[in-house]
Amino acid sequence: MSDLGRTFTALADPTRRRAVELLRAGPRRAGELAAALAVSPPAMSRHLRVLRASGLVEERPDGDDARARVYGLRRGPFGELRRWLDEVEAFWACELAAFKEHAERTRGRGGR
Amino acid sequence: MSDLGRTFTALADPTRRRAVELLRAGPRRAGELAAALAVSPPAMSRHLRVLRASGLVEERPDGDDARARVYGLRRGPFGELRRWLDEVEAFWACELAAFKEHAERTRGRGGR
DNA sequence: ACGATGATTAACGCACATGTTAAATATTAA
DNA sequence: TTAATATTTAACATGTGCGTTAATCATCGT
Repeated sequence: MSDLGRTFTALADPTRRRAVELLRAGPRRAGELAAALAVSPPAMSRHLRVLRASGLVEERPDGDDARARVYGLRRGPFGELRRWLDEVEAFWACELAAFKEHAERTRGRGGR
Repeated sequence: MSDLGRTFTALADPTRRRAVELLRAGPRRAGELAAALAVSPPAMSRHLRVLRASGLVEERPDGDDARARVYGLRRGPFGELRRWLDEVEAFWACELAAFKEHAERTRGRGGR
């Protein structure tokens, strides 16, 4: 699966989207996220695995406690998402051209 | 499901993403899309239903032939997607603030 | 009217994703 | 060492998504 595909898939799940929104306020531990999102720790663990695989979040050590790890947002995939969106939205920058293309394509079929 | 959820879900599928990319060049009929994407007409029909439900595309009449309908991109959902992305990416605009928040949160636990 | 064309719906199978509980792993603290 | 805490993995049930083929529906052309 492509990077972009992984990103969209990760963000298609509402729980994972809420996790991302929570992480905007700063890194959080897995347990904190599970509690905040009202899902069981195993479920949260799997969501975090998906988010990590997509690169949207990364695991970082947190303080001296070797148990303590936090998850934080990574910028890259969001940038890639934005670039894709920019490309698609460029469509409307040349809507007239697209219309003309369509008119040409349907020439002879009685296009409106 | 939320509008944003429908949008992400729709774009999580590679075939539907390719359909959107194709439609950047202008409206296309269902059969043309099916052929271009190498999927069966029924599969294409279902993908188009999902895309329509998300508002990413709309069905329009095409010419005088009452059979002929084309699918074209709609701007709205892409804009909503962009707004969500803007909000999330605002995270990096105040990264220092987020770091301070985290340091505060872990105060007394020996944060790095 | 009749056959051809384009598209959707129906029915089915398969794979994958999500959630749960219980067990395992790792690390800290007493 | 032993108990407690944080997280992940295992095992399982459930639901949903995607693809196919066959059938149905609508419309055009002869």
